[in-house]
Amino acid sequence: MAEQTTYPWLEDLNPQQRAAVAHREGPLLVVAGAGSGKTKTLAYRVAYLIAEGVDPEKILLLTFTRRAAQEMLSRASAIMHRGAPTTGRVWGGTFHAIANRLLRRYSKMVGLRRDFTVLDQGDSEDLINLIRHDMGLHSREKRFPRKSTCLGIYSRCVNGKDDLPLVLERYFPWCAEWEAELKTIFKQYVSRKQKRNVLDYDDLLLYWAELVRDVESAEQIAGQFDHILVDEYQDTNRVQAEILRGMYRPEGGIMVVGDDAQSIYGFRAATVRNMLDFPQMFPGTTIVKLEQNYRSVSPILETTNRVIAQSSQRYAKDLWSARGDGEAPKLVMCKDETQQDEYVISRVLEHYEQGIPLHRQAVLFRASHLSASLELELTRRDIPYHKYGGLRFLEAAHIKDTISFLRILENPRDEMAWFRVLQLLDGVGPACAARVVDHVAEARFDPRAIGAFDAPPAARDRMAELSILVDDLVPLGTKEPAAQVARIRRFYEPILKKLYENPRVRSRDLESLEQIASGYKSRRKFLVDLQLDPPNSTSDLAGAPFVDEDWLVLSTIHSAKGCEWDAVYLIHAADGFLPSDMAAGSKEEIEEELRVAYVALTRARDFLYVTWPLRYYSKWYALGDRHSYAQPSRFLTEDVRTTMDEVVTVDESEEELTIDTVIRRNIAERMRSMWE
DNA sequence: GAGCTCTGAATTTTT
DNA sequence: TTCAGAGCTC
Repeated sequence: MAEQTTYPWLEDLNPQQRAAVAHREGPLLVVAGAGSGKTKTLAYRVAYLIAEGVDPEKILLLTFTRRAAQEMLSRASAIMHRGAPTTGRVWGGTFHAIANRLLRRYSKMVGLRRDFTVLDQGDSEDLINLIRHDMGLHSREKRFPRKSTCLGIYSRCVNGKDDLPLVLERYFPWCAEWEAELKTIFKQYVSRKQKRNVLDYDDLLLYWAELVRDVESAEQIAGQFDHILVDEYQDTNRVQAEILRGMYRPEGGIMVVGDDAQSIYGFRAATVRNMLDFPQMFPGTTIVKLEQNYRSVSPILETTNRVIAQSSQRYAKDLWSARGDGEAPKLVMCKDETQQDEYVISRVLEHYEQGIPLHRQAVLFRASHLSASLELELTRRDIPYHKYGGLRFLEAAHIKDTISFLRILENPRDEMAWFRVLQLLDGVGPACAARVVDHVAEARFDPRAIGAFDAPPAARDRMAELSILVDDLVPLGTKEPAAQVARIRRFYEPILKKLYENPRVRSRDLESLEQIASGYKSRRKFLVDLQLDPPNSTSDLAGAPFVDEDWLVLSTIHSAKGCEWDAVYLIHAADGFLPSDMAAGSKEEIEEELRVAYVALTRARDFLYVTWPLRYYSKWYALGDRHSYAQPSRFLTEDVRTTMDEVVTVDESEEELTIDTVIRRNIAERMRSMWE
């Protein structure tokens, strides 16, 4: 190979980063600790490859979110200055989004039609439910697993490449008795999707894997890329690893970056094994470790190092801070949730006064609903915030309804979309909807055929209106999705008013949807983006007119992955919430929860607050017993706490309290309260 | 067959 | 509190 060229901007990197960026021969595994400049390294790698003459179109950058890909590419542009526009041609995105692009292009090779539509999780569950219903499995003496559980089992099997019996035994033992029925359901689920020209999330990966399994087609597809770069490799699953193996050609390059200590997507069948097995899967692998932390001040790093040290798995990393002194993290015991809100908001405003804008501060929590009371309080005080994670815009019923109209037009074979739309009509239930779908199928899937459907009297008027709508929409073609949404809204608004309690809010959402659609020229692109890269903040939309305004970030820990803020507040750091009771079953689950906690804490640059309310309301079980007493998260061990400032927020009359004395006193109170 | 009402169960993280 | 499903009525 030619003499290694050097570029002035390589000087921005430390020696390990530089080794990764300018790596020449063979596969590369980068083990990157939290805050060690992982994004920077990937961005520089892209810049380096392009500077070395690699065609940007031959670079494939796989990231966890679209935002991450965009950020890396724009950084790469900035590094190269005049080369800026070229990074736009790099193939960047999530595994799922890239799968979608490749499958549209090579659909014939795997027996797909180009106009397939994508089922989101809710649609997939509904389809499973339909099949389950058809099989008469919904009402028996013994309860059959719920639709979401069924899909979970299915997904686990295909993503982890495991047999059904094994998956049942290991992850769903209480469903083991239904093995035969589940197998039948899954078989039908697969063939029904094929017949209806729809793919679920898992299919996007599976078909991609198939595409590169066959040597001939693999040549063609893999040949499209000279370099593959993968971010967050610790959160990929077996199918994704297989895709990479199929895409890899020894004459090209492959680089994956990950941190085994931050693997938190086990529930999606992601496995750290992918990182450990990488050198076996790709012989000749070079391993580079990034251990210098540029993010957190050393007291914070001291705390987070001790948290992750509890892991029984060996993380061969030794993170050290490049930033030096700062404030020790605070561990704050609050009397109750209200006081926790109070404390967090006061600190946020304090830091704001001192010059940290709101969007450089984030409140993190394990589960989406844990921010509910804080959100109320923020709203009451007129403090703007954006919330990431949890229920998405797209999952709201009225949005799904509207999208379903578009999906019918895009892919008239899309049974789930038809069902959804038809059942909105007065007088149309599941049976009638099924007949309409059959009728359309007989008309070779021309959606306009519903005009000739012989509807029952109760449904006749509404069906006629739907027919007019479809006749209006079909001529609009596949362009200008905004015009289509506008027309659909005219039809749907009255239904919305009748169906939902709060039509005004929902109606405004539809306005936002139309707004988003206006940014697209193609209906297909609009639909795909909504499903594969959905707007992930609830106020990405609502807040649109106030773009330059400052806002506080609220986020689930999972959605906070890869981000950093000057001040971080981890709330509800109590046992039962972190680790979540839902995930405290096995040792592996607890380990993953520990990593979740680690991810949360390592998001902080300068200030870290960990808060937990002592008293919390156990809302909807335990009649009579309105509140319970919490213990701090088990991950905040004595060893960890010695590195933190302990703060107790109590009434002023109570002095000199430590967490321990308060806990002891509360044990006594709990004992008494048993008899109250 | 559609649609309403009642009951009972469960409640995380996301592409 | 919310959601799914069973059962009842038109």
